[in-house]
Amino acid sequence: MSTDNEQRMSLRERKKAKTMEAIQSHAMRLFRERGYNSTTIEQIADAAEVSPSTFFRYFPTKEDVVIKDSYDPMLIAAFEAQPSDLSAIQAVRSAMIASLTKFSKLEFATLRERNQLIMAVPELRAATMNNLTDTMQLFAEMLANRVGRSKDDLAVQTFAGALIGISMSVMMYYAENPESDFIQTLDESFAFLESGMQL
Amino acid sequence: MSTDNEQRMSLRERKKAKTMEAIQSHAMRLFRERGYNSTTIEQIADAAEVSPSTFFRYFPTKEDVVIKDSYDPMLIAAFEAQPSDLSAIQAVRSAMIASLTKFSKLEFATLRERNQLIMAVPELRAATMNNLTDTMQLFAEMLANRVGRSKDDLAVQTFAGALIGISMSVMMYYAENPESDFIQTLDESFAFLESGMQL
Amino acid sequence: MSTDNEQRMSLRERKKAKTMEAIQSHAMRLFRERGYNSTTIEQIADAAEVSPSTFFRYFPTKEDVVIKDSYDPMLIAAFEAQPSDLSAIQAVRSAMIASLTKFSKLEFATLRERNQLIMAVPELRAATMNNLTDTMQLFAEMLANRVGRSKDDLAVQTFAGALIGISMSVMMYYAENPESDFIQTLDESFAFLESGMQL
Amino acid sequence: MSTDNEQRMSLRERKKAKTMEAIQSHAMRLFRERGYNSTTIEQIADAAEVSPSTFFRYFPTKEDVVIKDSYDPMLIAAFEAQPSDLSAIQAVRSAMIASLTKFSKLEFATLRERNQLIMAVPELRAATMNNLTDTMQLFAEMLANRVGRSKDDLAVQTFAGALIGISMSVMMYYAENPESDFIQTLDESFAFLESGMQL
DNA sequence: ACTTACGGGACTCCCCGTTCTT
DNA sequence: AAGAACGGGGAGTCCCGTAAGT
Repeated sequence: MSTDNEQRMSLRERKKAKTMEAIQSHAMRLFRERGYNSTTIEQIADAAEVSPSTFFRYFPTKEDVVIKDSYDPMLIAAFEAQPSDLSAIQAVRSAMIASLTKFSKLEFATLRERNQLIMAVPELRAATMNNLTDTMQLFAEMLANRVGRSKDDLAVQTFAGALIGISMSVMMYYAENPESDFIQTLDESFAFLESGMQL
Repeated sequence: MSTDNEQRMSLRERKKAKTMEAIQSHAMRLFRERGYNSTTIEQIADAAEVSPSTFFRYFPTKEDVVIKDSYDPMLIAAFEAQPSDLSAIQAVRSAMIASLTKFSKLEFATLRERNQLIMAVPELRAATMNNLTDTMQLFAEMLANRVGRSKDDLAVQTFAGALIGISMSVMMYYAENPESDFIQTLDESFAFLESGMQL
Repeated sequence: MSTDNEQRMSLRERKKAKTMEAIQSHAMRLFRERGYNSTTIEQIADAAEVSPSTFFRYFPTKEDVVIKDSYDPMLIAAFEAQPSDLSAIQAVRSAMIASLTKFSKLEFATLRERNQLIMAVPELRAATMNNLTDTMQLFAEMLANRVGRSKDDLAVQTFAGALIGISMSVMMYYAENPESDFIQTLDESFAFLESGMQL
Repeated sequence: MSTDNEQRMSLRERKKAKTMEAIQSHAMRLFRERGYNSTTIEQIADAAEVSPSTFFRYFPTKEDVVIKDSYDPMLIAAFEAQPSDLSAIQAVRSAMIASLTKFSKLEFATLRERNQLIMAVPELRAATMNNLTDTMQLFAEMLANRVGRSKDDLAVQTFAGALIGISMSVMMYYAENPESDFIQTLDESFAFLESGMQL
């Protein structure tokens, strides 16, 4: 997900992106070094050489420094690119794998660290879980579009809920087994759902 | 120090329960009247005629006034009472219905209002979603016991995740459609899962 | 630099006046709808379709949107037009009535609403009361001129103080009794002062 | 106004009084040394060896450190002690003089300094003027009681307004003429009111 | 044991000065 | 050159945990 579109940005925008990036990386470093709750916004701001107010202009809450991601839009694009002869589950499964495969090794390492931090800190976990409710609505819309039903249809909602629930479980599994292969685990989980979930 | 007799204990406990109940009901009233974020702990404490510190003795955080529930233990009991010839999904489904059916009309009304408040207030929703991760582990353990696998088994985890995800979706559905029948909706959702989730 | 022609100037000025008017009316609407303190400058700026900085160019502070008025110059003119055989009190009284009578029904309605808002919001009331100290100095100067004394003369200052105090009380009275006739109330108050204030 | 009732105060209360006094005196010193607006709450808190939160627990706003006074209750007491054969104006005048006479030289010096600071700093002046509207209502009540009218009676309100206005003018006069005798100035002003304010 | 005081961190908003853009 | 965006920083509110007093 390297952003090579840094050319056509006005000076201002480049500066902004740089500031955001500085805040985020310093924050993650400090969290790693001394823990999430023990790191204050003031310390992050100091490290990134901005004022606390500026921190809040970029991230409404402390949690957002960790949580904010741009995964959803990627996923949507991948899902909509799936051939229409796939079943709903197959399409989701394939879209997820496809969008995850795009990450570089380094990006994956960052992602793993972030995932562990999130699962370890209650506030972050809560915020992430909450985010997932939005993602769930997104899934519902995508699915509804694909199968030609309303997004408020109970079956569609249930389906979306199951997908999210499974994603949660995989994230937790990955946090506990950092050596495991995230993509493969995810793939297996969806295969299990597809096969009828017989325990 | 002294173990005293049981009557005195129960007197005390009854008093405690009453205080807790007072705090909770005043809090809910205030939340309804002026919103969750605009209600301060001090206001709740005042209304319930206790000191703020007492509030914190009963509820570690403001969120807990709303979130705290005792549903999990009931669910476990119901699940373990299910006949062993049912499939995993069937057992969960049947246990949920059974434990929900025990609620009175009035309890259901309270539950509905709580559910709506939770879904409307980001902080509460986040806290609830987070709680669900614990419930998820609980599910995993129950299921693992029943089918004789480890609770860290990916399939078990995936299964638990799906259950939780579906519960989330049903809670959201109920918040948006308060006139719907919660139990029936839940039942339908699980039936859908059981039937292989073909959209 | 260039003095240009007058039309262009007036075009600009008309635009400015329009912007100012837009900010002010949107602000008042928002204050009414959601309260003074809960309305942020950003919201006002958004509603009036200008940037926050533009807001500040027109009104140095948030309070000024409400406070700013152009009553003082009118009052001075009216006072100086009073025949010289009137006593000081009579001249003030007559000048106030005369300048107020110029307002239209609609202007009066606006004025009433503004007055109520000011009295209801501590910050606004404070700012207004503070403004009155300037008006007080103005009164003192006008009076000093008329009676041929220094404006720092204690009697002159005391006189001006009493006038301002009475104005304050009438404003408060009007806020509490919005159905009353402002001009008449003011007139009565001054009549009371003139007659020696015997309670 | 020496508070010799420091005996029957629990340890806690004495501590509180001491903290409050410390904050206030350090604040006034800093204001004197570097100006009101250039002194931050953090600096005051540091100097008084408390946390900023503690500052706000004692004084809701920065202004209050300067503004807060206990003059009103004294005045009421003095007013109610006035013989009933005095006219309203006479009673007020006499009560004011009486309560001011109780101040020691040193207390007067402090008062003078405070008065100058207030008049010099717009925010403080505004806050004080605003406070006066409350005092005005208090006056109205006292007067209403004494003459057996309603406190919402226009004449009563007007009277109270005039008194407040005159107080304002005397405060301003005193700020500009610090060498003048405050009590005597006040007395003269009221005498002028009593005599019909003929300029 | 129960309350009150305190500390300190998150967060919001205001307002201003400077920098960048058009 | 005018106007918008951006950043700094202080005031103020609330939460919630700890310590001190009763």
